[in-house]
Amino acid sequence: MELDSYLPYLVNRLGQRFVSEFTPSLAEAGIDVQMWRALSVLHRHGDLPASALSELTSINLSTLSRLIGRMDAKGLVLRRRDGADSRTVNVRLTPEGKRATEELIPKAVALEARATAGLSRSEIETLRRLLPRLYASLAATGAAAA
Amino acid sequence: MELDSYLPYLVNRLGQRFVSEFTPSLAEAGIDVQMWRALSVLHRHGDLPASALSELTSINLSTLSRLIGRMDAKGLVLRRRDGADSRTVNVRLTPEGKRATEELIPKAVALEARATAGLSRSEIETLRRLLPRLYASLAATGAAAA
DNA sequence: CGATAAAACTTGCACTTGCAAATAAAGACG
DNA sequence: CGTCTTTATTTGCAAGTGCAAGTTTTATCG
Repeated sequence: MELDSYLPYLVNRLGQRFVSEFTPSLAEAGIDVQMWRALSVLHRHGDLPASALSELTSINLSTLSRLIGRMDAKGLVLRRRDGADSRTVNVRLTPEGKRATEELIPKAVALEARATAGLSRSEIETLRRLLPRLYASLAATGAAAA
Repeated sequence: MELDSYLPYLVNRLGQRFVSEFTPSLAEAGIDVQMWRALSVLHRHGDLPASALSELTSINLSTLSRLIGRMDAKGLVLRRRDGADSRTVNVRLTPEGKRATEELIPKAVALEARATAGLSRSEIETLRRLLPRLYASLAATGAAAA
């Protein structure tokens, strides 16, 4: 195995770098990476049950449960039991949470731009297209794909 | 920002997936993901100072310091002060650590194969080529690039 | 040389994390 | 309807994590 061309290594290393580069911007807004993940997914998808949010963010459900508690305490999200099925907890962005998210989006875009500065338009598109295919391939064949 | 085509999101999501898919194999060997990261880098690069290992694994140095302690206790690595500069701690794979790593490599390779099952040879090569360029681009322009 | 700064870890502390067990609210079934 | 399961989330607990501060060794400089 050539580590330097091993995709899981390359992917995780890059992901970690994205995180550490973005952390200062997040810190200014007083939020951490996990909160940002939840916020951006909620901003994209609207209200979501905790389980769906867990799925979309890849944050462990028990971890997420406590994260939602912290975000709720900070006024970023609202957590309430679903009317029809009260086992389900619905999570919704507060106006404050929406504002915080939208304030960060330009910085997030800038980060991506910085990372892709040396690539052509088509190379970038290739990445956008291929990465989800890897993800889907794992999800489809995974042990976790109960 | 379209989250579904936002590269930091796609990359981190995939990375997380790689981790969760590989965790069971690691568990069999009694090691965790962070240990695996350290082991695979040491296997590739040979003995390394803690700081270099931190850099190559993207594991925070203080976290790594304690991780090395745990790995040492498990007999996977040897930690000893450098002869020439005794501030430096050199980390080396023990035979046992090497064995454990090599036992896991086929499973790591299989994981990558599973992820790339639907891609052509050239698409895979494209990924191997592009991901390091993003990483380098961030490293070059980064705030962390002191 | 001796004081001062820099480098390379290590550790105290407060907080986060994930697993497994516990709760709580639907469903399924005889 | 009352039990037995399943689903959705929460919590106890035992680790793991990162920041800031501390320790030990090397460099730098006058």
